[in-house]
Order: sequence, then C-alpha cells, then structure tokens
Amino acid sequence: MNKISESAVRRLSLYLRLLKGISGERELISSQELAEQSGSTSAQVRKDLSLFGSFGQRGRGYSVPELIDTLERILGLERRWRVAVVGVGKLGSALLGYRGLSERGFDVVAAFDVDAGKVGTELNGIDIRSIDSLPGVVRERGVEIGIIATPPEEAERIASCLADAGVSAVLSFAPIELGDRDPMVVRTMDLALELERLTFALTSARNAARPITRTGS
Amino acid sequence: MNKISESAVRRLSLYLRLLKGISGERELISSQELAEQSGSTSAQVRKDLSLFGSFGQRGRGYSVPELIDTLERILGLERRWRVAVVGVGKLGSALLGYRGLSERGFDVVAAFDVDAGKVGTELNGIDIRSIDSLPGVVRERGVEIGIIATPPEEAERIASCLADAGVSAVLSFAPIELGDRDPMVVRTMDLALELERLTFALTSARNAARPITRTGS
DNA sequence: GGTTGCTTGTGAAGGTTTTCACAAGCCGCC
DNA sequence: GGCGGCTTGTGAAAACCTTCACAAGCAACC
Repeated sequence: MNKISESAVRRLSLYLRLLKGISGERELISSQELAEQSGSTSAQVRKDLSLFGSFGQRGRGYSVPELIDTLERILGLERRWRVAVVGVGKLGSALLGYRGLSERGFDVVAAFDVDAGKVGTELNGIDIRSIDSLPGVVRERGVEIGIIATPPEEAERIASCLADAGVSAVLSFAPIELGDRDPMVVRTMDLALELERLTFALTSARNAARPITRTGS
Repeated sequence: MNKISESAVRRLSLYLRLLKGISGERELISSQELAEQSGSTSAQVRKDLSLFGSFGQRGRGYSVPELIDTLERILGLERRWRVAVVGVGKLGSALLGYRGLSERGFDVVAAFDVDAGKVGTELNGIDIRSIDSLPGVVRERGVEIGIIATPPEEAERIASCLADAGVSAVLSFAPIELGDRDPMVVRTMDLALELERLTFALTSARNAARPITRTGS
C-alpha cells in the first residue's frame, strides 16, 4: 500500500466525523457534498477515498453507512481503544470527564498522578494510581494509548515510562519535543503553538507590507 | 511576500519554543542543532528562516536572542494578545488556570458561560460573565482571540457571536466544522481526531497486508 | 595574509500533494 | 432498450514542499 500523507489521514477523520453526524438522515452522499461540509474539494475527497479502494457508486455517490464502516476500518476504529491519562491536574481531570472520548471509541481505563493526595481517590469512575504502579496497571488493563497531561518537566520521564510499559502510542499536551521512542508513536498538541498559528495569520498581512529585518543592525 | 505554508509556520513556532528553552545557555545555534532538536533537517531550518530574510552568520550560526526576536516578530508575538475563554466547564476552567498561555504571550482577560450559577463568580482572577454580555465585554476589554470550550451544540452560535463582536481569530475545541466567518480566522483542535491519527498509524501496518474491502459485497 | 574548517543562503532537482478534466458507469425515464 | 443527467475513479498536469549540493562568507590559527 502507498504511503498515506498526514493531511489525508486528518481529512479521513474529518469525513468520518461528518458522516456520523448525518448518519440516519441520509442514505447517500456525493463527494461534492462531503467536500462542502469539510471545507475541501470533491476531487480531493474522491482521491482520498480512492487511496484505499473504490467505495462509491458512479452516478449516485457514496453509501453513508458503508462509508462510515470503511473509514472506521481504515482508521483502525472498528474496535475500541484503551487509554490511560497521566497527570490528573485540571487538564487531566477534564479529560477523565470528557464524553467525546468514549463517543469516538476511546475508553479511559486508568489514570495516574504523582500527588499522594490524589492517589487512591476516584474521579469519574476511574481510580487514580501512582506513577510507580504505572507499568503494572498498564499491563493489567491492556492500556494501548497514553495521554500525557503532566507539567512539561515530567513529560519526558513519563513518555519513557509508558514506552517501557509497552504502550503503543502517546498524545502529549506538554509543550516540549518528545523524542520518538520506537516503536511507540508520539504526537504533541501544543495549545500555545496553535494560538501562534493564529497570530501569524493575523499579523502576516501587515508583515507583507513591511518585510522583517534584523533588530541589531 | 510569498505565501508561507502551514507546516512552515508550525515549524517556526517550534523553533521559537526550543530557542526560548535554551535562551541564556547559548549565544549561537546552528541550523543543524536546531534541526536535531525539532526533528527536522538543517536545510529545512535554513529554508524556513530564509523565507523571511537572512538572519544567520555564515560559519557561525544564528544568534539565539536575535533569532528569538525575529521569530517573535514573524509570528506576531512582539506584543501580548488578549484572549477570551467561552465555556467554563472542565476544559474552560483548565484553560483559565493554564500558565502556559501567559508564558507564551496570551492574556486571558474574559470568560463567559451560559450557566447562571457560574456567572458572577470568579476563577483564577477572571470574572465569569454571561454570553449575553459577550459583545460588550469583548469590546471593553479589547479581546482579539476567542477560545471556544463549550459543548459542540453551542459552538456554531458562539462563533457567530464572537465574529459579530469583532474578534479576529478563534480556536475551538468543539469537534464540529465551523464555517469560516470572514475575516475571522477559525481553527479547530479535536482531541479525538488526533487520537484517530494515532490509531491509523497503529493499524496501517496491519492494513498494508490485508487491503480494505467493502463490507456489503 | 593565506589556509582550513565550518555554516549560511539559495538555485536546482526531486518528491509529494492537489487540482484538472474526462472516460466509465449508474439510474430513471421515455 | 436507448438517452440524458449525474457522479465516480483516475491518469496527467500543475502546484507545492523538501532535499541536495555548493558558492559565499566568517573565524581562528599559523
């Protein structure tokens, strides 16, 4: 199979989300409609789907339920995934209570924190355990994906810990660069970085007129 | 000025974050070192920077403080930005208390919620106001960027509301597609979608062996 | 001052992704 | 059964992005 680009994967997830939203309302959808709803083009939609096979019917469009099935299969969502949240601060707590995770196929089955005051308590039905017990709990409960919601100083150590425990993938909210720990897949979500993309967009029109120059000289 | 790609902007933010991390420790840094730390290549780093001018010294590298200044200018971070958080649920509360925002130049100056029980209370020094008062408060406090942390059902309405109030950009955590409201810039962070990118990566090796086929027939 | 070692800035090459455009195929209707 | 309207799937073209490779320039040392 050819290599699939990151942006294609992102779009496939988006298509799936949209399709689930209209599931039941419609039986068929055209690439044109899917494109409008996802802010893409019909050719792009067809190309993305054709990377994996031929799922539409010429003259009619794509069957919504069938396409949902297919996209779930492509993205590996034909089954549920077991997730652990590491760091039960404000963000971690928010994640433990986030329904959007279970709705999309992710079950939070474990939570960890360094704070002895939190360890032993329960939040949204999940018991909070110490970091020391992470390897054992991860194995017992079959955790496959870790979410790092600790302060950035701890993220590096936690990532190694998760890798050693056999977790396959990590999503980190810590704004630091986590080295890849083969074969564990690591991805970082940095809120401030996303805001910076916005400020760049807001500023670039101005910069176009006054090119950037060195400060010093 | 040429159009700058989204990925280039993302990398520039990353370089800036890394440089701030080593600021003080070093005076100079080479494209090679910056590349290693950001998981890129030296040619890529140089190309990215050369899009905006010529900031390095041949044979020596880039001056760390100067490059920080330059990147801040490019990204529009030579000043602070005023941000409002809409929706003070768990995620919204986490955002109000997130130090990473002010450290990177973003001041949360307003918070809004529909819940009458929350309106009038204060959290992390920010008073929570009703959505009705949003247009007035946004104008009074000069809010430039909105962060949507409401349930998805409300996101569309809030986005319009922010656009009408004159907010320039929005970062939304609601997993729905928000239509662009020119000239307001909108970007969505969907946690589940990021997890789906991970599950795709975890699954695609398997899929390579057994190509995807239609379910029905 | 010349030589050596290193690093930038940048055209050109190479690779990838998106867009274009149209043949192939489905459906419904006459 | 044939025709017309519509939509997919896909090569080919265009646009875009990354990597290569090297001249230009700086610094240190002899």
